[in-house]
Parts: sequence; structure tokens; C-alpha cells
Amino acid sequence: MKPVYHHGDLKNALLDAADELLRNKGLQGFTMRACARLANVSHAAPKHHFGDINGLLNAVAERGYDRLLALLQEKLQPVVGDLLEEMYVTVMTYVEFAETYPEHFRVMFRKDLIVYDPETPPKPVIELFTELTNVILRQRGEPEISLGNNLAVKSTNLIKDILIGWCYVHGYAHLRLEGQLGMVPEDAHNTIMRENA
Amino acid sequence: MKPVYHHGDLKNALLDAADELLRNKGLQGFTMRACARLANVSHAAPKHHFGDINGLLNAVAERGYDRLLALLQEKLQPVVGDLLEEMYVTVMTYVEFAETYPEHFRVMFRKDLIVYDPETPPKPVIELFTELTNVILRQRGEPEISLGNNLAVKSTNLIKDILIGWCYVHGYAHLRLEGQLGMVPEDAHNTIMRENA
DNA sequence: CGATAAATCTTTACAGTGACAAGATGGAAA
DNA sequence: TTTCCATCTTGTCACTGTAAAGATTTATCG
Repeated sequence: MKPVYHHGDLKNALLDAADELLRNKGLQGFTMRACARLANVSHAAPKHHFGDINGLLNAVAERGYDRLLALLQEKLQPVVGDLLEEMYVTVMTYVEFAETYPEHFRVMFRKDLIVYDPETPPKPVIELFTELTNVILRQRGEPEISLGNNLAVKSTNLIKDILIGWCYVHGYAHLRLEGQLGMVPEDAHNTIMRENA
Repeated sequence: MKPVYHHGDLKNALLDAADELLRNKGLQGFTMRACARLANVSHAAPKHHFGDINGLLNAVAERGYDRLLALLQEKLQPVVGDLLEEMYVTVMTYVEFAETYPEHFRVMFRKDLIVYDPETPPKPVIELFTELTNVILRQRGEPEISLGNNLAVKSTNLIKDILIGWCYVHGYAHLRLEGQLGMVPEDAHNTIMRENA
């Protein structure tokens, strides 16, 4: 078969392949060569678009941030205004995402894999963080922040609220994802959320 | 050099090497062959003691649980009886461990790497979980559990307390470890712990 | 004590991987 | 049209995990 030298949109094709591979085979089975095979290109083709395997993972992770943000906005849209429900939905969506895309979730929070300058995070990260912060700001009845701002949060009280909320939810999502909450019944977390919201 | 066929205590020597390797080179640089090189044995030597690389990682993770338990007991010993301080020390030790042995912490909570039957966890896991549960039980003024019992927790209220405490701490430790809390000042977490203990 | 079995470690081998370098191709710019 | 350059391929290298077979020591048992 005659080799194809100009695919047209190989970058996105590789991203699709990488996405599928991460979901089906996990991080263990995630290799550059397997991605290339899935996209029907030679094993060295991804290099030109993503550099090394880490660059490829970074791109897949960005898709993850995007997906989480989209999921969050979708679930948040019907309940906007209802502060209690907003908080509940946000938490549940975070957990749901971790369960739906476990490998993406893992990769998204791997400092050794996903590297970016803390001063200038990629856009999807900024957008996601902004959305999450605004959920809390609405809870507090304070004006929301816009995307232009960097992620430096000034108010000490706000930081505490972010910490308390984010750490609990992330801890729950992560422990559940890693199979550490086998003895905890499904509804325990729900009732906690309902009571402490 | 004439090959040595009976090391005497190769299993522990390999564990020491694996431990050092994980601490210095991270999970990326953690290979069976590198462990073998560090222990001055052939690259296939670890197989007989640990099966595959996953078995080796499992053994290293068990050392991690042991170390966390030892650290916890060491820090807990001077403040036993002071309920507020007990809780504070427990939380801080969990976080300190994650920062001191980041790679171990990561591996210890990787379901895809560390696999064991949830019904019969390895002894270090049981011991650690028992210790953590007893810290909470003392907070609640209830009788502690002993090691014989399995990890099934009956009381719904106890489960909620475990969830609230563990998820927050684990989330904080994990997010901090993965560099997600850059904008959060060091003392924010401390004051939260002091206030909500 | 001596022979045989078992455990422990080495050597050899193989397919798969990430990374690099050099070559082939075709679209874009001049 | 010709040149240039981005894009993709091919070939190669050192390294990895795993398996199989061989070497050596220790343990077992008559």
C-alpha cells in the first residue's frame, strides 16, 4: 500500500486515537506506537505533532479538562440559581467524571506527567478552575471572577472555602476511584452532601 | 567475576534497592532491571521473589503502609489522650508522609498497580486502617477496634466521620502532592484544621 | 554418607517501546 | 517552475518485561 504523506488532520486523528486508547487500555497500554497504529500512521508520526509521549498525554489531559467543564456546565444549567442544588450537582459531577473517565482523571492529576508553568496554565485548566471558583463565590453571595484574571485568589476566607470543598470532593473521588472505599455504602457520601451543603 | 548463586537475603536486598529507586528516580525510572542492577544481581533475579514488576511494586507499597503507620504512631505517642491534638497530629502526619515519600504515596493508592482482594487486605493495610479508625473512635468516645476484625464498619455515623475526615485529608495531601494547590498559602490548611477539629 | 530433588540465580532470547536520524513526499511560497 | 519546508515514513538503537533453559548451591531422604 502506498504510504500517505499528508493526512490532512492527523493531529486530531491522533488525539482521538489517544483518547480511545487511554479509555480502553489504561495508562499501561497507552503507548505512542499504539496510538499511531490506531490512527493508521507510522510509529514516528506522532513525534512531529506532540514531541514525545508526554506531550501526547498533555494534549489528552487538556481534552479531559474540557470534558469535565462541559459536563459541569451541562449539569449546572438546569439548577442555576438554586444554591444548595448547585453545590450538590457540582460535587456529584466531579465524582461522576472520575468514575466515567478514570484514566483521564488519573492523568489529569499527575504532576510527573502533566507539566505546565503554574503562572500560565493551559486554557482548559483556567476555565475549569474559574467555573469551580464561581460556584463557591455564588454560595458566598460574592461577585464572580472572569476568565482574564489569573488564578491568584486574594481573600483568605475564600481560599478556606475552596480548600474545604475541593479537598473533600477530590479526596472522595480519588479514594473511590482507587478502590479504597469498598466498605463505604453508596449513599453515605450523598447524605453527607445533603446535610453539609 | 564468578557469579554468586546464593545471596542469602536477596529478597530484602531487592526491596531496599526498589525502595531507594522509587524515592530517587520515581515511578518512571522504576524498572525491574534497574532494581536488579542496584542489588548487583542479574536482571532476571527479581522474578523468582516477586514474579513480575507488579509484585515488586506491591511489596514496596506494603513497606509504605508500614512506614506511614510507624510515623503515625511515633507522632501520636506524645499526645495520646489529648483528643484535639491527636486529630491534628494524625492529619499532619498523613500530609507529611505524602510529601516525604511522594512516589510511595502515589503507588500506594494506584488500584491498577496495587491489587489485593478487598476481603483480605495485606496486614500493613489492616493495621494502618485500624489505627486511623481508632483515632476517630477515640474522638467519638467509643471503644476501639482490634486487629482481628475485618474492615467492615457497621455504624453509619462512624462511616460518615471516617469519610469526612479521610476524604478531606487525602484530598488535601493528594492535591498538594500533585502541585494543584500552588495558590493556597501554607497556613490555610493548618488554620482549617485548628478551627474544625 | 551419597544421591537426588528443590531452590536460587545466571544466561540467552524475543517482542515491544521511546527516541533519534535520515530519507521520501507533496503542498506552499517565491 | 523551482525551491523550500512541513509532514510523514523507514531504519536503527538502547532499553524494557518476560519467558525458557542452564548453572550452582542448599536441602532432603535413602
